Order: sequence, then structure tokens, then C-alpha cells
Amino acid sequence: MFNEIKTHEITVDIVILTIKQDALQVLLVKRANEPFKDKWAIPGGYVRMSENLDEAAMRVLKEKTNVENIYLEQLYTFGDPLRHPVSRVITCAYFALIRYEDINVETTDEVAWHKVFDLPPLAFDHKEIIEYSLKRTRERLEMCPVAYQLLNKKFTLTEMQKAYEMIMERKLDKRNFRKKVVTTEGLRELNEFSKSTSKRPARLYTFDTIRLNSKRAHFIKKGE
Amino acid sequence: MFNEIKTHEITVDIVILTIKQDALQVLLVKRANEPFKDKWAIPGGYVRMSENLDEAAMRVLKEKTNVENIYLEQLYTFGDPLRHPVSRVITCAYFALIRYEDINVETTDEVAWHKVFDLPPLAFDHKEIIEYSLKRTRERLEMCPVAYQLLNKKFTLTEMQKAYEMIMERKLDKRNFRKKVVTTEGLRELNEFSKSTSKRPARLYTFDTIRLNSKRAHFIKKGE
DNA sequence: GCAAAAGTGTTCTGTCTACACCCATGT
DNA sequence: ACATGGGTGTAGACAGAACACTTTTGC
Repeated sequence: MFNEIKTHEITVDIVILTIKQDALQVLLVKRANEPFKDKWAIPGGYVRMSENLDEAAMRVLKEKTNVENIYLEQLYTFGDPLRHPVSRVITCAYFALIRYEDINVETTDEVAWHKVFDLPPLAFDHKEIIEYSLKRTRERLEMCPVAYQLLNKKFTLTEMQKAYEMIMERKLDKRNFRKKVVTTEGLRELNEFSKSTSKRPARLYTFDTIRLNSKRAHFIKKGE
Repeated sequence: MFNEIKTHEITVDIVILTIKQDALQVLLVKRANEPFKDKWAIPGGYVRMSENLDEAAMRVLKEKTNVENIYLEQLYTFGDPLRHPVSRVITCAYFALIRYEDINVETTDEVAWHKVFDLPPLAFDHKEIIEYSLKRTRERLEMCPVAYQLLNKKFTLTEMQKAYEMIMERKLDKRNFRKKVVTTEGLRELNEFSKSTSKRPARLYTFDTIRLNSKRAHFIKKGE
């Protein structure tokens, strides 16, 4: 570096979640340089002087996935002096829920999706960050139907229930789930049906009013 | 400064809340220097290279209030490039709930408590930070009885109800509140009574199991 | 015709809400 | 004796949980 002043560096790191192949997956990039060369990490980058943290996170997200206008939320700021073995890097972590069909990212040996419940060894404290993003996603799901951000624009209720079950890590009752879900404002029943998948076609639904954080629309109970 | 490298600086700022004179109050310090000279601000300081963010927040808290071991939680990180008019300062905000009788802070013209619903003009984005801390405190209160952190070690149920009403900004029903509260694990009824205040003495209670974030002990309902 | 997933209601239980009067004390 | 805040119970509404069978299609 340029001089002897010890300074903090600040980055944003983004946990990008999607549902792919019936599994909750996270986008990881393989590090090209030390430290943690060849280890997988969540995408991130330095915060530029001219942008705020949200803008930095959106820029990184767009660079990695070509996706804009999705659910992106500041998660937590991680600042342990030892989290980076060389310099002092404080990272402001974000998480994003993305529809797989919207993503325009070429996966290679260096950029790939990984199942969140079957992760390779990760660089830095990124495992902790991903775990925390799952916890937060569960909390959000208890309050509002963010799960539709992960599903295709048209989806069946069974697909939605599976998304809930993956994130909440527990089985839900089909009848109770459907009863609750159909009262959610924004959910619209279509006159279309899934085709050729397995046996009986399932009705498709969509969300049109995209109002997040609606206090009303919580439909997974808190308890145990 | 020393050179021309433009770097981010990182600080922690702490919203320190207590109940004093039957009002929710926040500790503010008057700025001695530009920018915002003579404006009130929440206490804060630079993060040292050797400490993590929680440690930095605890250190600042101890410097200002001589209090340790209390409810301290990372709130949000504010990083707008224009939040500081001179340099680029990103701040990781924390909030603390403190028993007034535990605080050992000398209030002066430069360090004083202010009612959170009657604040003077504040430096930087500190008004926004305080408002966000109130929102978060309300969310915490819906989940667990953190309010006891604000009350004296021995308190009456009426005092506790008043604390809830101040934070939630709405009236609660006395009978329903007491019914709920007495089922909270950790709350213990004492054989002592408040003295000389007004008329009939009220029974005192205390909290002994200090388990925060207990999923069970939420006792303010979410709705409307 | 059968395998596989879609779809559908009722009952029970616990929790939240609304609401009004008597009690113990100080003055 | 009265004013002040302390203390108590019940009934109705609502939401979550448990639970099993019929329908539609592909093969």
C-alpha cells in the first residue's frame, strides 16, 4: 500500500438465494487470490466513495446476476478484527431473494450455485453470514410472503409450500397452509394449470401487488 | 489530514435509552467541534483496529455511562455518502436499554438526557437512528420482556405497563397486561410493596432469569 | 385400473380483546 | 369519608393445529 496509516476497509457481501432444482441455493464465487485462494465465498466488493451501502449492494448484485429490483435487505455488519487474516475489513452483509428464471448469470467453475444445506468450505466468516441470512429469511417469512420472490412468476401452491418448508426447515400441513395462503392479499388465482409434471395438473397462482413488509400478510406461525 | 487517499472512516454510535421521570429518554452529547458544533448527537466513537464492533460499542457505552452487561444490540449500519458533510463516515449504530439507577453518568451542559418524543435538533442522521432504535425496541418488546432492562430491579406492574405504553405508543388494558405478564418466565413476585407513593402500596416484582430473546415470552400482540 | 399429486372442511383449543367493580391506604 | 391508584374475572371472537378422503390425470 501507499503509506502506513492503518485503516479499516469496508465491503458489502451479498447472500443471493434462489430456488433451483427443488432446493434452496446460494450463489458463490471461487476466490482467485489470497487470502482463501480457491475457496468459495459469497459475492462482494468494496464500497465506493460516491455510493451508499444499499447502492453498493445493488451494484454488486447486478454485476453478479444482472438482476435489479428485487428483495434486498441489509442483514448485519460483521467486523471482527480477525475475520480477514491480512487486513481489517469490515463487511456490511446483505441478502437477496431472487427468482431463478430472472437470473442472467453464467455459471462456470468460478461462479456457481450451491445448496445452502450442503455447502463447501467457505472463505472468511461467510458460513456464519449465510446462516444468519437464513435465520432472517425465516423471520421475514413469518411476517410477509417474501417466498414468492424465490418462485417463478407463475407457481403452484405446492411449489410455494415446498419453498416454505425448505426455508422453515419443517413440514407444514397442506390444508392449513392453503387456507392461510389464499387469504393473502396480492395472491391471484390464474385459469392456467401446470402441464405434464407428474399426474394431475395443479392450478397456477401469481402475486400482483408487490407490497413487502405488510404487517397483515404473515402466514407462518411463530411458535415452537 | 495526512495524505490524499480517500478512505471510509467507521464509527459506532449508540442510542442509550432509559426511563427517567416517567419518560423514555435518550442520552445525548453536545458536539464540541465542527461539523454540527453545539448540536446534540448520540454518543459514538471510532472503531479501533483491535476491537470488533460489539466491543467498540461496549467501550463507548462504558465511557459514557459506566454501565456494563446490559442489553446492547447492533441496530443498522448507516452509510450515506452525505450523512457526514466533510468526510465519508460509515456508522454502525447500536442501541442499549439501561436501568436509570444503574447509570453512573454526570450530566452537564454537554451530556444530558432528552425525552425521545421531544428531541432537540440533532447532528448528522441521528434523528433517523433514534427513530429506528424505537422501532426495533418495539419489535423486541413483542418478542421478549426487554422492558425490565429499563426498570429498576424491583418494580411494580404499573411501572412496567407504563414502560410498555411509552415504547409501544398505545394504551394497554390493565387486566390483560397483568394476566400476560405474570405468565412470563423469570418474573418473580416479591413480598415487598412500594412505599409512600400515592395511596395503596403496590406489590413489587423482579426478573431473575435473564434470558433474552426467549421465543416464548412475547407478551405484546403484533396486530394493528 | 392404479399410482401420484391436487384439492378440500370441521372440530378443538388456546389466546387476544373488551369490559367494571371492589380494595387498601394516605390525607 | 373520600380520593387515588391497586388489584381482580368472564364471555365472545379469532386464529392455529390436527386430521382423511375424493378427484384428476398419465401411464
